[in-house]
Amino acid sequence: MRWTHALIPTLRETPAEAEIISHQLLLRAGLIRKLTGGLYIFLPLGLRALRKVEQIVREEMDRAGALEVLMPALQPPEIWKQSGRYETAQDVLFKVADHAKKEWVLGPTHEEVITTLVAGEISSHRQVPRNFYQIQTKFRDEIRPRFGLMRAKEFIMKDAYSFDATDEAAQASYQKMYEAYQRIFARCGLKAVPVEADTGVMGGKFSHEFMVPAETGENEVAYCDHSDYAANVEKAISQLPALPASGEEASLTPEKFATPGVATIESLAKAPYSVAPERQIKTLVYLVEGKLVLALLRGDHQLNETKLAAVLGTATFRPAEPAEILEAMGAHPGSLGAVQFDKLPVYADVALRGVTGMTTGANQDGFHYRHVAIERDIKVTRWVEIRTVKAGEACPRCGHPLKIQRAIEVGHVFKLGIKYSQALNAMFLDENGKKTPLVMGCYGIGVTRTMQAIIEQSHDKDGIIWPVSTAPYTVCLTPLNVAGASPTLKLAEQLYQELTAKGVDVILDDRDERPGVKFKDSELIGFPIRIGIGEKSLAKGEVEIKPRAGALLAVKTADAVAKVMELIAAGKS
RNA sequence: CGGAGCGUAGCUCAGCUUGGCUAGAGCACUUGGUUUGGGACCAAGACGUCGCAGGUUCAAAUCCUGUCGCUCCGACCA
Repeated sequence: MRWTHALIPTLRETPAEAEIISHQLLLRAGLIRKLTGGLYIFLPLGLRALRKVEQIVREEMDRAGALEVLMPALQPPEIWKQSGRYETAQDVLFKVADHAKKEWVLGPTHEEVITTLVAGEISSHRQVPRNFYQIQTKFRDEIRPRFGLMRAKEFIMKDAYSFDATDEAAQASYQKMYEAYQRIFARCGLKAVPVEADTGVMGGKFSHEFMVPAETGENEVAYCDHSDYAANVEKAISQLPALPASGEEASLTPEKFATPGVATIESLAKAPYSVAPERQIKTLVYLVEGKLVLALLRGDHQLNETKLAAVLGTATFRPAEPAEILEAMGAHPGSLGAVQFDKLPVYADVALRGVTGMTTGANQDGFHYRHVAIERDIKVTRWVEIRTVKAGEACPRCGHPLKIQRAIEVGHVFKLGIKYSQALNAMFLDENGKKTPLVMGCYGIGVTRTMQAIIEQSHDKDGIIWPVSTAPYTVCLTPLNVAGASPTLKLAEQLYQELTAKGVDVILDDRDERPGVKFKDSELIGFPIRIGIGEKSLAKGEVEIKPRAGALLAVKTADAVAKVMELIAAGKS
């Protein structure tokens, strides 16, 4: 490609709309342009980088034995009603109407479609395992699109779906995808770590997310440096030392005492009460599918709503309003407690199991109870794990302190089970002639998000630093004089031919621009290798080879191609 | 959906508080010239429904109301 034939609208200044560095660089390097919020145009260079990421994904999926298909983005709502997700996913589902006012949905994923296909085409245990994937535009009515390609209304996803006869076989399919994902992100030059993740309301046994550590990520990961434990904080657990004995006489029973104006853990922790937060029981009230429930936590712990959703088996809940709480409990938030309270179900966090000498609200404004022993004084409906881990708590595997790091989710692998195959009747006959639902897994990679994550993780003050594997062009030839039949341009064209013949993606910056402009643009876009051809070095029979992230090399003209091939090979390993 | 901010040239922004002559700057763009190894300089030029609609006023980019869009925080997020 000749630069003068391309469209590469680099920007010297940062557009006001971009907040995070990768988004700024996507715009400044002329890779994308915004059409409107959450919708982007891929310009030629951006598309080339995207295609390279896609191709890596495709090669590794093929290598793992998955079969590429292409499914419609436009889907009938009936199959969504059949799976139940017409309701549960309604917040993200785009819906459109045709000329006859019939409703359609734009697919946020394709479990329903692929399961419908498989229900019709696979009927024998001899036809499994099978794994189908596609790379396709997905639509999600995101409440708040942001950060460019990171969270958009429309984005490109690789989605794969495995079908197996048994749970064990499904496990093997899952493992294959897990390994393929590690290869994919490694080839993209990304540090992406698999972490245990919540399975959400989809059910299923377990899942892993592939996370790119980045301060701008929308997720938090708890991990341990000493073991291989890593989990999304929505899922993470830790070892917690038991509370030291309270030192109270076991015979002490709950005693009500006045606490005027005290409505927070912190204020009860101060004089004159001086009740340490860990010796308090926090009482939260949630409205779950129209019914109130209590959630109990130690005073120094935070509720984890994702875990609560998993425990409740529904995502349809919210904190109760003060008025709802007053009506049900007879007190305002800040004075709530579950002592001798049996009107509502009580879900207590396991960190509270067996604790004694606790203080909690008395369900009467301005009063608390002390000397509370939870198992004696509170009727716990269920003991559950609903606490959010904090940095510094002990790793569940090895006991070393956990760290917490923000991260970008670029992929997930998910063991689905039989939820969709049952709902959409994807059954097969096993060896005994018995009709059985297929066991499914699903596996996603945000392709556009992955492209941006590469930039977020690999840049410097001058611009993007593309790995060879995903760069829009691998080599940028930069003749410093392009006038007429200048020897620099001539040599550039010769090198262009030679490198292209060897299969290298080359762009030739044949613009009549000052060297500084060319260097800056080349570094902003982040081509892995720049070859500078100027009259000074040419007089010595040399060209300058500048790896984007390395030092400048003076190389004899005759050795230039070999040197470039060597650098590319090193970059690919 | 709640809170906050912003909409003026392709981009970055000034002007708005306190209404008033022809709406400005830098970058980018066009033409000519000088330059030519790290985002050049000089000269001339082109580019604007001041987001949109309504209102107040002799007069609105500026004040008021509504509306649309964008950004951030929160809520939300398979």
